[in-house]
Amino acid sequence: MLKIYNTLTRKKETFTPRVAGKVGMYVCGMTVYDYCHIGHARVMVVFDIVARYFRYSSYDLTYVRNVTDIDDKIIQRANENNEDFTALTTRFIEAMHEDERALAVLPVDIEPKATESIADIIAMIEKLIANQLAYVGTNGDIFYAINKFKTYGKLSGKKLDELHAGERVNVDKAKNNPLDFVLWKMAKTGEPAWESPWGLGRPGWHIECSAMSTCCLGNHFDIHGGGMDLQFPHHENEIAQSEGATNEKFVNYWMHNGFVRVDDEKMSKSLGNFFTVREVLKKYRPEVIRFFILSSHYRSPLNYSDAQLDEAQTALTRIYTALRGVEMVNISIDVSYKARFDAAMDDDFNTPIALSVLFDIAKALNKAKADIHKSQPLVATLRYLGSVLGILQDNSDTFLKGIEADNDLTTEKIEQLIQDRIDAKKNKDWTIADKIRDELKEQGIILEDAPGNKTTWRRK
RNA sequence: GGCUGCGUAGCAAAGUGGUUAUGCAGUGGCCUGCAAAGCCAUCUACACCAGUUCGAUUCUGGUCGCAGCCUCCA
Repeated sequence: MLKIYNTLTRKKETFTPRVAGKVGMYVCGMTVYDYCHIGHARVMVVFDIVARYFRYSSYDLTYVRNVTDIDDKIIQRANENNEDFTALTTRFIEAMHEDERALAVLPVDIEPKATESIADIIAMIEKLIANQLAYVGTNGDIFYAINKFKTYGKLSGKKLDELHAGERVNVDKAKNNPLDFVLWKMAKTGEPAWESPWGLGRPGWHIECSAMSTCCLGNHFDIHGGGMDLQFPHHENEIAQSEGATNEKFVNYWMHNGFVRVDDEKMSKSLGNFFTVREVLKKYRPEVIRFFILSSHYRSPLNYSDAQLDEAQTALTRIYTALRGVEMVNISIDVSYKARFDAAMDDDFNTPIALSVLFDIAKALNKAKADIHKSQPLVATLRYLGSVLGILQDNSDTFLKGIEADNDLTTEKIEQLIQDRIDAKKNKDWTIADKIRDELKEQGIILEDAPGNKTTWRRK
């Protein structure tokens, strides 16, 4: 039975879908004005796992993740680049999809864009005005009157009188209450703008997600996810907007993933301590990044460092080493390992435990290698459960041998040297044999002898 | 200041009211021409102080430390 930690109640709750067998899930996506960093990769991978696990558990899932393709930063960046904002967003949406494909993140079912949802956004704002939850500010912008929404703060645990608005920023005088947030912004000259009953303008950030989620999944749906930092005010505001407009409950389960940190600080643009996905991919393989993300629980903080990535690489090497030489034929899996794996994933998607089950299988496989009847189900189980996490789908030799280095040490040459060494070994010329092995080791090639004058190799 | 959450062995990271997490690293052994890989065994833990309990790392309260949010952010 699947349990999910619900931010709304701060408890793990048994997951009960609104409609038996069906799940609607909305995740706040990226604002596309730059390349995705590892923090973004974490959201993508975490909710990719959630989606994969729902499907593996036979749910009919509709996974929606939006794209924010109009906002202050986008306009600013487009101006800096002296290009149309749509050219900018189109480019970065494509880059985002490239990163996702690289990380084996499966495509979402629906990817709504803010700029293509303007009519829905306007309709929702009109409902909020009709329900007397929104008003026109003195500058013409439309604001949400948060004190009119009785349960404001229920997600983040904040009370209105405890929120010190404007403590760190200047209070906007156009609002009735400093905490009110903008739904529709009047356009300044030269800014992208859309027609609305209130004049030319553009939507506020929060209303986009309310409109896009309810539009794709209905007024009331199962799961809404995103990064921890979106809890307040973004998701709080979404609740106020959606429930205020529809008079229905908005979301049953709120899921928030923890941050990626660098030296125990949040990875963010403003701190300048971020690493883009494509940057890290130059150094580490996609599967290693994925494994690194899965190695801690999705709600825990995840410290980014080369040492951590190196460990992920080593850990994966252990499993692929176990798989080496016993590639799979179609055979039934070992249900006891599957049961342990499922129990881990059912417990709020506990991927570290799920991975530990994979290590247990790898150990059993290492012991069972000589016996094909024992080893085959283990290989099948490892591959199958790995697929739920989006890992271990590579050919083990391909993974272990890695990418050919950018020097003259070709695969052919490596294999020639190995043959030379085998010949030397036959003559018991250990000096030559060891010399070849040492020299290859210096170039990152590890040789491993097997019985019968067979030698396998891998890249360190 | 308010609101969340965290503090686990050398490192990373789960979890539990009493019994092996797991991966890397270390130590001893097996295997090997020697290694590597693998297997077996093994050493390092639960921030601190009280309380509840037959028994707490696990529950409760407090102390200290850290992070996030309270402005845009995954």
